Amino acid sequence: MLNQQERSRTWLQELKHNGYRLTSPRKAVVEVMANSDTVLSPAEVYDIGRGRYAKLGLVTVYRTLEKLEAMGLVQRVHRPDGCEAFIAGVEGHQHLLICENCGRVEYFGGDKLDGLIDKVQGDSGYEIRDHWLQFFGLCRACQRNN
Amino acid sequence: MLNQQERSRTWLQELKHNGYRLTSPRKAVVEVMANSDTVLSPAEVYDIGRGRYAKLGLVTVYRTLEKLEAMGLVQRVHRPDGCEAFIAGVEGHQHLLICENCGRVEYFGGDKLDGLIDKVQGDSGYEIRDHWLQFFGLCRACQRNN
DNA sequence: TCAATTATGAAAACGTTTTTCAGTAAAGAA
DNA sequence: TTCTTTACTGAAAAACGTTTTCATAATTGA
Ligand SMILES: [Mn+2]
Ligand SMILES: [Mn+2]
Ligand SMILES: [Zn+2]
Ligand SMILES: [Zn+2]
Repeated sequence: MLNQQERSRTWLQELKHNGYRLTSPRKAVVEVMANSDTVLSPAEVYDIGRGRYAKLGLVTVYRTLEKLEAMGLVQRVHRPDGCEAFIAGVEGHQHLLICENCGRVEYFGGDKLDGLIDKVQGDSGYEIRDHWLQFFGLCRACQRNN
Repeated sequence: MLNQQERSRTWLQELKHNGYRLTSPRKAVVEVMANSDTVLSPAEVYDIGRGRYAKLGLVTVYRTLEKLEAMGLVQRVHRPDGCEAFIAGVEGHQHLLICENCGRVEYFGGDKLDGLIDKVQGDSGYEIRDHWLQFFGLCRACQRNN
């Protein structure tokens, strides 16, 4: 796993690679997302990002998140109360473990769903093409403070 | 599993039980939701519901869905493109299999996640309290038509 | 340095959901 | 059945998050 500063640099290179210009507002959004291990809404990215670039506009936050999502660098996180939060993504197929209290996210793999998928496919007649698996709970810090 | 007419009747009784009045707009919303096996947005419930009760208002659709959700009779369905769709719920812990094309939903159980949950819990230090498992694909009808 | 072009943020527009409110209707009592 | 209470309704307005528009500013490569 890259550390956070490396991640920022990589993302900026990646943006450049895709023909996008490297601007101050974009750098601010990239740094916020690349340095966060909790899910953030566009409004939260905006609030934090203005600490790095005071003139940042909310519109640019939306536009930059959209690009980062399209490039697979951030992903949208779905939670019971809504689906408007973003987190730095990881390569390949992974699953999320999300703290219900603070939004801190970890990734895990190792699901063994093939057998279940085959069974459900057979029972239902559906052709299963994708799956979501997410765990919710309390991170270590939030276990202590709640 | 109850059939759909029975489900409507049960839901209306349940509403009455909880101290709510049985009104024509509520009956319309209940019938729409109880008779549908596909996810429906509030606007879709409204459109279909007006076929049963022409004066139905969209506001009442929202208000009734809210009550049905609180009573556990319908549940919100999360999909990659949004989380504003509702489906009739089932008792107990179940998982959804959703047609990406038409929104038809089936339920399945039988996940064996305990081992994985223990492992992820140990690795991460999180206390895992809940999980989501959803499958996406194409229902039988949509396999033929796509 | 310059010109071409992309990117920006303020403001307006948008679609969805929630609130407000005056009128309506359900339900229980008489 | 009629009456009375009170919950419920839908239209309109407000609020909300997101997207579009557009004139200006900044990045980039020449
Ligand atoms: Mn998986
Ligand atoms: Mn389960
Ligand atoms: Zn936490
Ligand atoms: Zn289908």
